[in-house]
Amino acid sequence: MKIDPTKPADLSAQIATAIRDAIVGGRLIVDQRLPSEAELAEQFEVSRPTVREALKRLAAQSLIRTQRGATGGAFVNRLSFPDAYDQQITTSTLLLSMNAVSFETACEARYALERACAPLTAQRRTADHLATMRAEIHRQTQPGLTDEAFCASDVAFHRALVDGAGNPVLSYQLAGAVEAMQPLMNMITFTARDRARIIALHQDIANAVEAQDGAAVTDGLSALEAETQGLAESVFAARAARNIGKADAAT
Amino acid sequence: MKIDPTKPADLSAQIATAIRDAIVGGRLIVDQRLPSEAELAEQFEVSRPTVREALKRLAAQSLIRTQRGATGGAFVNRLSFPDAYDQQITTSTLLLSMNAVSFETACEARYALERACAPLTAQRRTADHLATMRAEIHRQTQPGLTDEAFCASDVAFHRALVDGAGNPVLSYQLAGAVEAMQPLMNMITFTARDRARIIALHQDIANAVEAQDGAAVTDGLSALEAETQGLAESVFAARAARNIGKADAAT
DNA sequence: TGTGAATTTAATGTCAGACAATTAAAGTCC
DNA sequence: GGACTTTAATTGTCTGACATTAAATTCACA
Repeated sequence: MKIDPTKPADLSAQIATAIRDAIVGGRLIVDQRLPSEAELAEQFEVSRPTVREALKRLAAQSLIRTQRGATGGAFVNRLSFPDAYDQQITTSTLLLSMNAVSFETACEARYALERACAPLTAQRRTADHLATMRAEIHRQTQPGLTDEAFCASDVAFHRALVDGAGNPVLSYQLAGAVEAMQPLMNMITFTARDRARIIALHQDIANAVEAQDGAAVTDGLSALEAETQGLAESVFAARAARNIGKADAAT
Repeated sequence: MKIDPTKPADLSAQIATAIRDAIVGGRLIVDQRLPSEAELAEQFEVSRPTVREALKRLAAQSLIRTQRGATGGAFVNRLSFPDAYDQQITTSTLLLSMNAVSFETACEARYALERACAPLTAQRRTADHLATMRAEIHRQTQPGLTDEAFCASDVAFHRALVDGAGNPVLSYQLAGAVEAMQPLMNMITFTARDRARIIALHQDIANAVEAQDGAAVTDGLSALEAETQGLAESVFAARAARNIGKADAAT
């Protein structure tokens, strides 16, 4: 593993890349201990702070973990599914919030992906998944629930649906799509009538999952998507009208 | 923004978290400049190297970028789609390679997600996407193509299919699922007959996309999934048999 | 007055050396 | 043999300095 001290990028970035490549390429395997910071500094011919910056970069991506003490050091970390979920969710959330992605586009992507799970969920869902879905529906009927809590329950319902497919890779991929929608959903105010319609659709979906009818689950999701898109459209239209009114009043 | 110097985690991790929360929570907006390292060190009451480690953690996640020079400093970075793609792909690849995810599970997830794009792609694909798909099919027919190049072309074909849906969020979500499969696919040796069957299925799919027949695209993907799963099964069975033979010879 | 080169300045990048904190293992005493 | 102490290795943090970069400013000169 060598680096080029003359060329463009920071030394710490080069070192981080070199070690990352070694991990991705399998030359460093899970739980293997890296050389100590002092040894790495010697190998790469840089100072220890520079090595440390490189290691922190890798730690931020959960590629390594560090332990203090006599037998401590940096170890190649097994990227766990929960870690990957978290990264996926932060990245997706930031991507949507920083790039002016329209509600419509995000919503379309989310429901398209969820429909991908429908047949598998219908086939494999356990009693547990079904119970979670029913419980969340019940929570959504509670009066006095804030919009935010309603959205959170909505996310939990959909995650149960996705997890029902019994494919961890699928669950991981969808974590971002489902959770990243929550900030966007939180911008919407749900009237009691809106909630009733959504809950009814959730019930349809839960029934279809219970009956293991994949096509019905897909249809239910499509209906829910249409409902959500319509709701968002009217909310944003009303908001735009109000802003125009304000602008007029200001002149 | 404050940190607790007595509590468990590293100071640099705490500082990174504090700044990350400020970004995710919208208190720091895109392109805004953070205080200089010296100022941050003073604010958090730590030394500059500690602040630097925190900033490197954030830089590793593309949350900030740094510039040198008089007007330099750390700036909140707009997370671009390409950056998000890259992170997504690395995370997915590592997740699969480090967690003994079966070929079957990964493959199932990938094709389920791709089928989610099928209706949208059929509806919206441009001539460009179609041309890319045809070109990759043609490349796959070239004799003397290595297995790796064949897989790479396969990935390019599928990415064109996904991008054809015209939804950047969907493309981003699927980047991981499609690309992360490549190392797994590379473990397979494709005979000429295998390739011929796959190319024929690719052609079916391209035709269905051209005809804008979403159902046919879905069916084509399902057929391709079955073909791939069958192929993998036989390859792995043969490999297992060979290993048993070796083990017997060793005793 | 305008323009281009030289200087200044403010910031990050890097280094060296030191000390503190932590932890496991080796050693020691009863 | 077990509990306690010591030791050694390693990461975490600090201080202070210098190098490098790039924009802003100054200033000479046409």
